[in-house]
Amino acid sequence: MSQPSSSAEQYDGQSGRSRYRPQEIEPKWQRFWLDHKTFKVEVDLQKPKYYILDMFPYPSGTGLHVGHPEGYTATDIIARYKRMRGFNVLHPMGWDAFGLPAEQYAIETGTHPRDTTARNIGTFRRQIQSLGFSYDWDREISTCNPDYYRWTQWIFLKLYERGLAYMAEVPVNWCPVLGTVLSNEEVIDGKSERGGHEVIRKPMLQWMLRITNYAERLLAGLDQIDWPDSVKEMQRNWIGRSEGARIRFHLCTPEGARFSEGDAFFDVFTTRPDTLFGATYCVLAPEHPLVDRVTTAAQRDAVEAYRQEAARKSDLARTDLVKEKTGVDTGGYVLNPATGTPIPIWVADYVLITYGTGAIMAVPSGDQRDWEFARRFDLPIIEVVKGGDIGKEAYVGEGPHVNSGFLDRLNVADAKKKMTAWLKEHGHGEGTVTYKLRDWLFSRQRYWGEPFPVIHVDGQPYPLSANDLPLVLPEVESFRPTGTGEPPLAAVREWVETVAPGTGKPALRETNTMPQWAGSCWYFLRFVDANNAERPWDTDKERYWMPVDLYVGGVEHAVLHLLYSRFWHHVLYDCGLVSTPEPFQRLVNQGMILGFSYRYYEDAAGNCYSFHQVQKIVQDGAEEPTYVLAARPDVALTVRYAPVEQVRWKDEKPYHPEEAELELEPQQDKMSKSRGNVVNPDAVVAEYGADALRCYEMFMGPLEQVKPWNTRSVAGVSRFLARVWSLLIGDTGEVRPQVSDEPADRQAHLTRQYHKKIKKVSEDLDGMRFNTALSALMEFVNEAQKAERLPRALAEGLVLALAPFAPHLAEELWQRLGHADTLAYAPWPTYDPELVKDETLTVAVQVNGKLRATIEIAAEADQAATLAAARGHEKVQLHLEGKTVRREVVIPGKLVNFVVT
RNA sequence: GCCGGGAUGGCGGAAUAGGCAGACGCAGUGGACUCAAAAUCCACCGCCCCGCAAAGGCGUGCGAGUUCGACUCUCGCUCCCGGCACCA
Repeated sequence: MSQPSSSAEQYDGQSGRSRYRPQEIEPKWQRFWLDHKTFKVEVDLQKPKYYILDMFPYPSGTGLHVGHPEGYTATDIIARYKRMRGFNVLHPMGWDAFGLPAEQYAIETGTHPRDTTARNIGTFRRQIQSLGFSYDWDREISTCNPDYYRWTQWIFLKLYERGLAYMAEVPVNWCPVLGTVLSNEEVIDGKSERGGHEVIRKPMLQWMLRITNYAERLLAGLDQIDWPDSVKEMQRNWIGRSEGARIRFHLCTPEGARFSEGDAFFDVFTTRPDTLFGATYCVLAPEHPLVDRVTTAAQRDAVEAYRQEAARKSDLARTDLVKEKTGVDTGGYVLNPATGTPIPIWVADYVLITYGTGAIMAVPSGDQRDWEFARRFDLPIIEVVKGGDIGKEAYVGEGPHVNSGFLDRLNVADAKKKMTAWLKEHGHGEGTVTYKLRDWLFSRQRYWGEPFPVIHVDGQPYPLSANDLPLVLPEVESFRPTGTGEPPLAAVREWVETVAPGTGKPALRETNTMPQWAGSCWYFLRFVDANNAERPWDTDKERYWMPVDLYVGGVEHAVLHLLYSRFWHHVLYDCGLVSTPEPFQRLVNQGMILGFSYRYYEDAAGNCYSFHQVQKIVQDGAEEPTYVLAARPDVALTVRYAPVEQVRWKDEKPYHPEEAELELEPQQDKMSKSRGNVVNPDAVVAEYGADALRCYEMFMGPLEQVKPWNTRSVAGVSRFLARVWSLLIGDTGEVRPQVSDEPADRQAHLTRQYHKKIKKVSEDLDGMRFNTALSALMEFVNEAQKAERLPRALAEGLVLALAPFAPHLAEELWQRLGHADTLAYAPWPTYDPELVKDETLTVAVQVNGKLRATIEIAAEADQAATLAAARGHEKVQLHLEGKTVRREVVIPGKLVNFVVT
């Protein structure tokens, strides 16, 4: 590998001085890395592998913001570090390219989503490459490419074969304005996540994936992986396992005579079967199929009215935060299997049709919701566990059972066991487990997604053969949904109408497409063998590279993407197609980068006010506060933002760009266009360079932490890089004479510092503590600047240690130091443990726990010598004078404490 | 309401097997270089008391506790951020 020349381009003709010029060296090295495919990898059984992955970006039209490079820089640093440590590093990048925004843009402008997406990918790629990330670009993939989605369809067929994909008529979130069905995740407060349009519920025949079959394994798998506890906890909550019992209740007359029909019953799920003796009524969800059956003629109108109201309420989602329970008596009765007495059946919307069986047994003494409901409607409350005051609230704690027949005097755990056994024995029910997790609605009424490899013959779905893949998206006249709920693909008759292979019967193609999650559920597998035209991936390559050793991305994917892709991976594992059940061994979430925004307020007439004049009003239950003029609370105000680059500064305070006296209120907010606080990485690169941006993003604070962007601090990091440059390179562009070829003096202060800092940087990189690693490098550079000579070995070690953080600068310096090869695979600098130890130690001397002096002692000084030195210090003597020493605490090499009275 | 995370100078943050709080950087102040400015370099930079300094006192959200010693451990609060919200 030969390198481009480092010539006079660095030489500043005007001042005659060579300076650190990132704008010149960065494109040079980026070109070099691409031209030489420096980061291309293949399977190498001689080397340990390391698979390091960034979460798949969606290439939006707005390009990168400074949040993207945070995670990408972290992974790039680890990738470069691991290469220097001798690992074979797989570090790929690609595009989650299907998705609604390109389709929305197509509807508005007629531009094909393919073209929009290609353009956006171009922008993303250019921006990412301008930051010097060490991706293997030969593995770049895009989910909207038929060579890729062919295999997404292939995996769908695997799911179908295993009975994990099925069609069901389900009420879906239908958004008339977008003309599409949205997933629950895309609906926020009853409005579409994108655009804020109204969403209503509408039944539709949909593809579903049976993720619930894997609930138990998805839960168990969490124990095997190294993820943040908070993310594991979120997944556990999302899966929502609860253990209890299914209990059968038989319909009966008000007098308790059991109906004879075989289907005159419903099941409830309860986690507290031990409280069955306290069940004084049952509640059905409004949507429960048995509601009509149990409702008496007298109650029919009331029940029907309530059901309609409840249906409307769910359309408005949960904006109605009324805490008070509502419900209606159906007039029907069931037998309590434990007591044999009839209890009434009610309908109430606090029971959810989507959880458990959609019906509950209500135990007002043991469940606060049931208690509130019973109080409201004057239903009986019977104590079954002693210990609380059921006149005031439900008691959920531990205690002996009472009023419970054969359970009396038992504790909760034993009573649960005994009741569960009793239920089974008498045919009233059995122990069971329920999950909150629902099956995954996998259809979208959109154009820009993977077509399902399915045809319908006589109303029955049939999968295509794997040989017929990819089933390519046809061209359409219009991207607009048909408006009836039928997807755009339904309009392409010549594509939709086909014949069944074999029988030749007329058939219709499936016109739904897959959701965006589909492509991102397995992309990490395609990366191991991205260009394989025969198979989705080669199993030997999969076995070598998988699992992903380090996966970095935003916490917003904590549940959905990470749960869905784990689900697919478990299925592929069961198919024998992958070698590990879990795809991502270690997960790290980077914290969001906030931007400073500058607020002021405006009234309806267009008058502007500073935050000093404004009062904030937070109403109970309201999500957003409202603002009024402090002097005139009847004047409602709207929040406005001054764009960050237009803010004027006066005496350290921000002011409005036009209104001279209008002081702005600085706030840290999530970056967004509307707040005018978005920082574009292109601008930062243009001014300070990619290395400075990378280093700043790492220097801001711990990776996982939320932190505010401060452009002024970028300049500080940029100065550090310039100091490294001028430490090694003189005015002429040549290596400074101070960088001497004589071997480093082992005893020299600078040598010892060097070994300490290399140790610190190595350990911090292992622990992904990038901010403190950079601090250590800065400290070394500060020391080296003071020294008269810098031995070459130390200079080279510094360059290598800096390389993962500021690779362009490091490559340039490495070249000028006389190396012909890239430093990407140079061995990571080592340290000598002997030189890391201090010769003398600074020991703190305390009297009664207060610091009074510090003393320098030899590293090998024993306890007695330390104590003597401490006593000898004049300040210490001053504080010991006239006192009795009760105790002497000596922590070797650290501290001495005299306890005196 | 529940679950998870957090609170340290003017700002971002350092410091955990309990042992010198404020590393490193930003901002600020003073100085050097310069005709001047920028850049660069040097010094100072938690708060209070104080003419200055020394000496002293106070300081890691609040209140207790354990300990010779607590940013760090225990208990009880407050506030902030993220997630889920009638999950039987």
